[in-house]
Amino acid sequence: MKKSAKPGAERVKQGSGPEGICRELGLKLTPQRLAILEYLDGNTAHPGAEEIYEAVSGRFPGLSLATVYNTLASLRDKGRLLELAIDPAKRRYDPDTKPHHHLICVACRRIVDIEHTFDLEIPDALRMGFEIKGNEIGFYGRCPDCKKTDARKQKRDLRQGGAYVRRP
Amino acid sequence: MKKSAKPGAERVKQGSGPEGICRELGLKLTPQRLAILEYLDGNTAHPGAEEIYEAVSGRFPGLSLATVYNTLASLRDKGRLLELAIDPAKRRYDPDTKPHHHLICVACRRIVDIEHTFDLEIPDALRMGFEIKGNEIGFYGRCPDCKKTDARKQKRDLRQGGAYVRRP
DNA sequence: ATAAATGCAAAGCATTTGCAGTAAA
DNA sequence: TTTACTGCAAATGCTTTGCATTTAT
Repeated sequence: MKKSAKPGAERVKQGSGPEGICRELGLKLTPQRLAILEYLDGNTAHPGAEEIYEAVSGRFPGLSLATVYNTLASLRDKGRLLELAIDPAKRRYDPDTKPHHHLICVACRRIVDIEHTFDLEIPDALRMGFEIKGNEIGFYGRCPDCKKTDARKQKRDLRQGGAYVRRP
Repeated sequence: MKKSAKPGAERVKQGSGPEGICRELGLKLTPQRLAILEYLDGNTAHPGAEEIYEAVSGRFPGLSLATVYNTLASLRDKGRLLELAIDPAKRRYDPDTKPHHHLICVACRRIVDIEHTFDLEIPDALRMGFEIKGNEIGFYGRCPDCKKTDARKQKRDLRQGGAYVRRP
């Protein structure tokens, strides 16, 4: 296991690492929860519940899908996990809760993070009285792989300008 | 392929209006379809399938939910309707297919269009080799109504910075 | 001991699909 | 006629829930 809990040798940073996160959020340290958090830690694939379940089940047989959903809901409610609504087929999760944007491949649905801050000065006239707290940009296009592969199968593209227009 | 219907009588603007749209897309002019298109025409509420069904059923009893789904799928596949993946609970539809952005109320889920073009120069280093075709910005915050009403019930907010963090 | 978490199965919704009947072209 | 569309119901697929049992603290 990757659990080098050597006292003194490795300091548990506040809220860092599966255990730190559970303690910080007041959640019990169950092996299932820790395994899920470990899988999510640093994960940039924006996995769905099923994928998380499959992946964690490997190292942790007996895990229940319901537990995965329960855990994801807790983390999301505590603000420790972002639940993305980018994919209409299922919810995807992002452990990176810092504000950032996404590159979305319209062909294979791959989602890549963009850690960059854009200056989005929105004219007052367009705010419609809204009290804006944040923003998220989705850049739609084709990833390097799909750019080569499906050059002409564009009929299968999923999105265009931010919204689905076709389905596979 | 554009065939101008009856010249002289009533001028049907190309692709405008329920009938024009059906003809342009090569879809049969069924009363159900026309009723749905009429409801969608100019609609800025970003309704879901169920809402469309309820609304159109009023004027058109006997309409089937399946037909609504079928129609929405056709229009979406033909590029005449945008299928939004902003709301994790259900797909929402937007008849405005021109590139635009959205203001999303984290409290009541209201979605308002922003017809404005932002200059989103994305650094090459951040493109990750993607061939970007478009973008869509979601501005999250509180609409005028919710700003007054739920000032302190912030625990119920749905999103933050573009992704769900809590649920109702 | 107690409150919380797990697992399993049974719901719950939104969306899709199969098909026979129906209507548009 | 021919082909597409409609409607109903059954079927999916993702997510939630109820509840008895187990486990962390």
